[in-house]
Amino acid sequence: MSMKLPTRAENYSSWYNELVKRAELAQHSATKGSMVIKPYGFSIWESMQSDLDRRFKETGHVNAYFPLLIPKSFLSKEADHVEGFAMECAVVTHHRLMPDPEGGVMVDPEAKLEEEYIIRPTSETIIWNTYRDWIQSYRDLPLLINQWCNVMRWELRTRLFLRTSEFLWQEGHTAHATKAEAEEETLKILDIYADFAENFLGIPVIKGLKPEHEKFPGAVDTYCIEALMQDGKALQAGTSHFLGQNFAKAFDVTFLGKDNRSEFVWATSWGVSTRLVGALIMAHSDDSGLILPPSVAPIQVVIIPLGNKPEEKERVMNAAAKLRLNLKEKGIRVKLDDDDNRRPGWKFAQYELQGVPLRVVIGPRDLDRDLLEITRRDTKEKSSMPLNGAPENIKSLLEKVQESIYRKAKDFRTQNSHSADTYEEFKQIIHEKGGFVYSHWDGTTETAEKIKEETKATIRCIPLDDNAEEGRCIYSGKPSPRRVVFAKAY
RNA sequence: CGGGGUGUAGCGUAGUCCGGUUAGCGCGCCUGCUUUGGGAGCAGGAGGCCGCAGGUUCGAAUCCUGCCACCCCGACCA
Repeated sequence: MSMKLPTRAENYSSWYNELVKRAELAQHSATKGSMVIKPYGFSIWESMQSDLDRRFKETGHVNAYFPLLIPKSFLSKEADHVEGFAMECAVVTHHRLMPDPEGGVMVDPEAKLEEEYIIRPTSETIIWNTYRDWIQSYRDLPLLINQWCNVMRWELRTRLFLRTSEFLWQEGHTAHATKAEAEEETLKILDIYADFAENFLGIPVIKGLKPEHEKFPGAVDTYCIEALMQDGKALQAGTSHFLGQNFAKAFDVTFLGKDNRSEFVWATSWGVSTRLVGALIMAHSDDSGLILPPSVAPIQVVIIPLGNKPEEKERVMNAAAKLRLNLKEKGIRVKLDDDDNRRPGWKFAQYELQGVPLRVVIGPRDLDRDLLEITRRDTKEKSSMPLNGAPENIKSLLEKVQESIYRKAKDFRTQNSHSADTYEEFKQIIHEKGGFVYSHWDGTTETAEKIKEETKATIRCIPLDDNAEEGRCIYSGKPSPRRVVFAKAY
């Protein structure tokens, strides 16, 4: 077996693909453009799910579930929404198969549906069609609902985790009595996403507003968090939309206010997907595999016992089992790998590939001196630690690792963020260095599209918490109120 | 949908130009022994409609025709 991954520098994209495969995260599936998420990859997603779910619930949201299939007519009710999604919808046209005279099965032509269903690319339409019945009075508001589910978008070109035709996500859909309240919700969720990305995933993000031409179809405002990958390309890691009254009007969702007047409901929707697993891989990993921040790592500490002679083995196993128990009591996710079929070297390499933050080795040699050997995945730094007090020390080392993975990603982003004041300079940075480029833009879609055509760079967002500084558009020379963030993107 | 490429064992591939022994190799898998502090060594073994269909030929992985699938680069996108 060729043990080495291709390096990031050689070929970023095959490095990424190999990593997904070797770390046992996912593989291509028999269904075009979809993927099989393997148990290890799924456990990373579950870890994200549970932290996000907690955050949603702490802010008053509840979970519900809406159908996979959406009557075709629902999609045509919001004009922008149709235009945005029509091209990538899978359509259900029949409800039955029959034996094929030539062998196998065929679609039964008799079973053609009167109205086709589409497989949800997102659930705004079916949810707002339902909300019409749920909302009568201001007392029914706000309605704060989230759904964990799969969606399907028939993409032309797919990549594992980053863009598969079927993907898992959460989509929140809220209804409010006032515009201000809905806008506040939109930003509240954006903050949750940003905090989650930075503190849980260790990925620094820029919070911002999408320009007009990059908005979600049907939204009034689309906010996003943008992350930078190690190859200098940007990745949209989450979105939160203020939908105004667009969907309420399309689905006729009104409520009676205290003043006994009927008004359309104000809405938001927001989501993050399994794409975050891809972001996690591309933000932190190195040439020997995944690097997972302890908070998200399904296994935070792996213990590998050494020693093959029977009398040594028992001694080592006792110490290892005791440590495992002590770590578990401290709430640490720990795995003791005592599999005799795999040799230690193989295990070391495999857990490195899978990004387990800390590896503890217990062998007769160290045990004689009441020591264990501990190795950090992020720095590969190896050290000896007294067995006595190890659980406390390991716990604080995990915190250190979490912090240092984030800091490293943040330093990388700082080093790969530039300002450009002329178009020449802009093109040069985009072409030669990549990364985020802060430049002035005249606010028009035409200019953004010209720049995209000529350089492949798009406006990732208009940052929220940046200092506004006036200037002139690098392309048109027209006045600009602030710099925006450009980058090549996934 | 445009441009390029590839289909040979679970995975990765040689062979295809120029048709000719029983289709070769690495990894993985199975059995046994020795090993075990950084992806073990030796010995033995299992596993192939050479993408599919047709054609040319004494003979096809190899040549011809048609089809299918997948990958990469664009356009579209969480």
